[in-house]
Amino acid sequence: MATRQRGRPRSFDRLTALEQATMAFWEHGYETTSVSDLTRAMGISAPSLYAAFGDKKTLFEEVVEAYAGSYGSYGGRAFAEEPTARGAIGRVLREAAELFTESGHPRGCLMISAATNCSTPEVEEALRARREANLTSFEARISRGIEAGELSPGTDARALARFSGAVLQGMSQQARDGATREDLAAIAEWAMRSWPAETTPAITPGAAQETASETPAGYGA
Amino acid sequence: MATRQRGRPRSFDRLTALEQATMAFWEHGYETTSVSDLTRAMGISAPSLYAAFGDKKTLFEEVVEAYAGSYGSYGGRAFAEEPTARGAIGRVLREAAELFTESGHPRGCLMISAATNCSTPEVEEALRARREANLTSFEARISRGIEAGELSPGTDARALARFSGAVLQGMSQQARDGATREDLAAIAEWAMRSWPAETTPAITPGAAQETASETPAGYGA
DNA sequence: TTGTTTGTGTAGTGGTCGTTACGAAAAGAC
DNA sequence: GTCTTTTCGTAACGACCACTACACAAACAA
Repeated sequence: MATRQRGRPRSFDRLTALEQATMAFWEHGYETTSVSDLTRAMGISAPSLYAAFGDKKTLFEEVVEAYAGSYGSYGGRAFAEEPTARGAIGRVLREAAELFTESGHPRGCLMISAATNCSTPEVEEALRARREANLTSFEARISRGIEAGELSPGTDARALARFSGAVLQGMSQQARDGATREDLAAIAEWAMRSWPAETTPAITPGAAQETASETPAGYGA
Repeated sequence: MATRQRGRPRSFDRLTALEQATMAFWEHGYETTSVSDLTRAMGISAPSLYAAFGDKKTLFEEVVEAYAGSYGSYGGRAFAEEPTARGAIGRVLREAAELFTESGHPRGCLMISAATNCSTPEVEEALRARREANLTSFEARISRGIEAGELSPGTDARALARFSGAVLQGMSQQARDGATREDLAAIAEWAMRSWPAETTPAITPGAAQETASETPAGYGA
C-alpha cells in the first residue's frame, strides 16, 4: 500500500474520472452515453479508460455503486435515523425533492432513469433489481411500523410501499422534465397526506435496531 | 379517393405496419429501436419504410399521434365523461392500471418512457411537451373543480395535478419493472386517498361543458 | 403495345459504435 | 545505464447505425 506502482504512473485521478463518468451517465443514461462521450467528459483517451475501468458496462456498474454510496445514500440515512416508517419514507421523499433538483449535477435519479430503454439486458436488470430491492425495503419498514403499532394493523404494506416508490419515480421524471424544487416538495407533501397518521408515538428511536434487509441500497425506489 | 393509385400498389397494409412500429417503439423506446428492428417488426424493407413514412423520426411522430388517438385516448374519455375532477383523474389512474399491464402490447406508457435517454432533442422535447400539456390539463380540470365547489377553495391545483401525474408516471415505470395489475390498481387507490373528498355533489354532469384546453392530449401525465 | 408512375429488393453509402494493437513514454529495479 | 512494468497517444478494427442509388416489377394511361 505504501509501495509505489512499478510502471508509468497514471496521469489522471481515478476517482475524479469516475465522478465525471457518473455525471455523463446520470445526464444521458447508459445507452446514450458513448465511450467517446465518456472519454471527452473524463478527459482521458479510450485505452486509458479501458485499462482503468474495464469496459463500458463495468464502468457503469462502478458508477452505480459509487452513486449508491454518495448521492443515493440519503435513503439509507433516513431509514437509519428516523424512528418511524412514516418519518423515514416522508424524509426520503422530501430529501429526494432537493437532490433531484440540486445544481451541480444532473436532475432526477440515476438509478431510476439511466437504464430506461436500454438494450443491454444485464444493465437494465441490474438497475431494476435495485429498484425492486428498495421497494422491498420500503415494505419491510412499513411492516415493522405496523407491528410496532405506528400504523393501523389493516395497512397494506406492499401497496403503501409501491405507492411511495411510484411517487419517488414520478418525482424523478418530473425533475428531468423541468419541475422546480418547490413542485417536487409539494408532490412529496401531497403523497404524505394519504399516509395514515401514526397511531402511537414511536417507542424505540434510533438506528440501532434496523434489520439490514430493510435498509435501502442506495436511492429510494 | 375512389381513384386507384397510378403506379405499383403497396404490398403491405400501411396501418398494420404503423401498428407494428408502435409496438416496437413502445417496447424499446425511440433510440434503442433501430431501423433494422423496425423493418423486421413491420415485415418490410428499408426503402419501403422510407417511402411510406419518411424517416425514423417522422415515423415515430406518426406512431405517437396514433398512440394518442388509440391507447392513449382513455384520458380524454375520462375527462369527457366524468363530471368531477376527482372522478376524472381517479378514473385515469384506475384505467392506466389496466392499460399499463394489458396483454397484447408492451407494458407502461409509450409517452412516458419511449423518449427517456434520447439523444435526439426534438423527439425528447416532443414527448416532454405532451407530458407537460397533460399536467396542465390536470391542473385546469382541478381548478375548474375548485371553482365548481367540488374541492375546497384552498386546494393547490398545481400541486395536486403534479402529484397525480407523478403517480401515473411511477405506475408506468413499475409496470415496466414487472408490477402486476393489482399492484398498480392499489397504487391508484392509495393516491386517491390523499385527494380531498368532494365537498359538493357535481351539479352539471356530462361532457358538453369541457374546455378544449383541459382535455388531455392522449395519455395522462 | 408503349410510356409513365410508383413500389420493391439488393446492395451499398458515410458515419459512429465499443473495443483494441501497437509503439513511444515514464516510472522503479538492477 | 539497461531491463521490466505500466500507461500513454495514435490509429485503427469489424459491426452496426440511419439512410439511399439503382435496377427491376407491377399497376394505370395512351
